[in-house]
Amino acid sequence: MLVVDDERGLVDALRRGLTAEGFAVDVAYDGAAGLGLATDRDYDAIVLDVMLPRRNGYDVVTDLRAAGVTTPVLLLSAKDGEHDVADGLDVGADDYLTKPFSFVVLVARIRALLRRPPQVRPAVLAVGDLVLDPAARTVARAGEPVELTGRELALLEYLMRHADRVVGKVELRDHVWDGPGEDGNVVEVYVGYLRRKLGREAIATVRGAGYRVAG
Amino acid sequence: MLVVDDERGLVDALRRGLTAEGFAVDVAYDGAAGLGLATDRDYDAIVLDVMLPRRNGYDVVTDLRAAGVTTPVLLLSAKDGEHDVADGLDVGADDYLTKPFSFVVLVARIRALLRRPPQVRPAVLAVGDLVLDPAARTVARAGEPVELTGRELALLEYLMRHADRVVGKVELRDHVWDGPGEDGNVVEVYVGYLRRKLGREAIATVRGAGYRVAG
DNA sequence: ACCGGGGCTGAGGCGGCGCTGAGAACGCCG
DNA sequence: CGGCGTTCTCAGCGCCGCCTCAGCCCCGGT
Repeated sequence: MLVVDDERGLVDALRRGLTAEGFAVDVAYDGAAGLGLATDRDYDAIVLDVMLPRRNGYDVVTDLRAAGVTTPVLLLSAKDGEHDVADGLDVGADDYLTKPFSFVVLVARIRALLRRPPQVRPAVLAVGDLVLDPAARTVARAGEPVELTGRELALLEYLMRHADRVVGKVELRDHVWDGPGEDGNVVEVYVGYLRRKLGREAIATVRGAGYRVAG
Repeated sequence: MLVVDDERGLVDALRRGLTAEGFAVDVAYDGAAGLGLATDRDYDAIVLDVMLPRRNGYDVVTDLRAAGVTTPVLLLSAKDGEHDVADGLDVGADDYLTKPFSFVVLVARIRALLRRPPQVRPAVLAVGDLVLDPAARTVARAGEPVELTGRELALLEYLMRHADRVVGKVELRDHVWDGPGEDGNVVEVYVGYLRRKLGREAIATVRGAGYRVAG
């Protein structure tokens, strides 16, 4: 794994500790060097400080995700304001730990990250010319921003998360609405709403089976 | 998603807040009920308190993982000892948040969990220059996409699953249509439809025996 | 070459799926 | 309390996909 931090003492302690835990550790002491290594080599996980010389941690994560690198990233920071944490996660980091932290907890969180299926998704969903940002709750079609209501957004997000697959109406009811509930044609109505705002071709109907958004 | 906690006030606040964020929320007030729901239904994520009546959070996660349920779990607890956190993560939870917590951070962490890919898609059927994707319900001939109706697709799928073999009409009636049913020439009609869309050579006739699609 | 039967195809009816417009319930804000 | 936006129900309807039927074609056997 890769550890990026500018406090030499901390880095040394982490390297020794993580090595003892059985990890192979590379280190970098600033953002640019860390970004270079992370892009170059294929790590299993990255521990990344936020306050860094030459590109801060947020920038590094943003650039990594933009470059298609999906390696799990654990951010490390002294800043524990709720928006610091939320911003860090929303740019594409997978976990956030505030200094000072317990080494035991760090290792447990790293193990949790490594358990996850290898491919981690980018922070923003993109399918065809549709772009949806779950954190900002915004949607754009072919670069043009589109205003959606909450339910419309939830429906579109689920469809995009399962793009290139037919999604049944019952499945949509279960995940986008509450429980297996009543009958009715809510799903069809909301697909109609989305089509009016996004264009008819955005969502394909598969008669007798459900709907599909394709790349 | 599913929220499991025994403090009614907190649960209500979470349900309202998460619903406003566009999630569909189920709730349970004790461990056994939560485990039941989580096993039964297919949630996108679970928020789970550790201190619960009737099975604590650790037990619930352990049982879920043992049952093969891989839904992401975020543990919630007032206990912030380093070993509490590490234990929670090590039994299979994906994240751990200590009370009191910021709602903004909770939502950001949930979104980070949801970035996990939903599940791996098994495979597509390929015979000759025909490609059929059962999940997407799409068919392509020589790279060109072809639109098929439900019955046409079911018929083609059965033929492709038994490629390089002669498949009798009665067998097709039994498997693609319901029961041994009536007489008539449905099969021949639908083979005709397929040939019109895929090209005459796609399906060969074996006079007196049935049909065959070959590699 | 003739004839029988299995296979193909065009036309058509029917049932129901899915789309739409209108409007009722609800919460939020001023 | 009244307006607005969002969510959801309901009923109507168009059209698509499913299947039947009848006639023709073509293959194969004698």
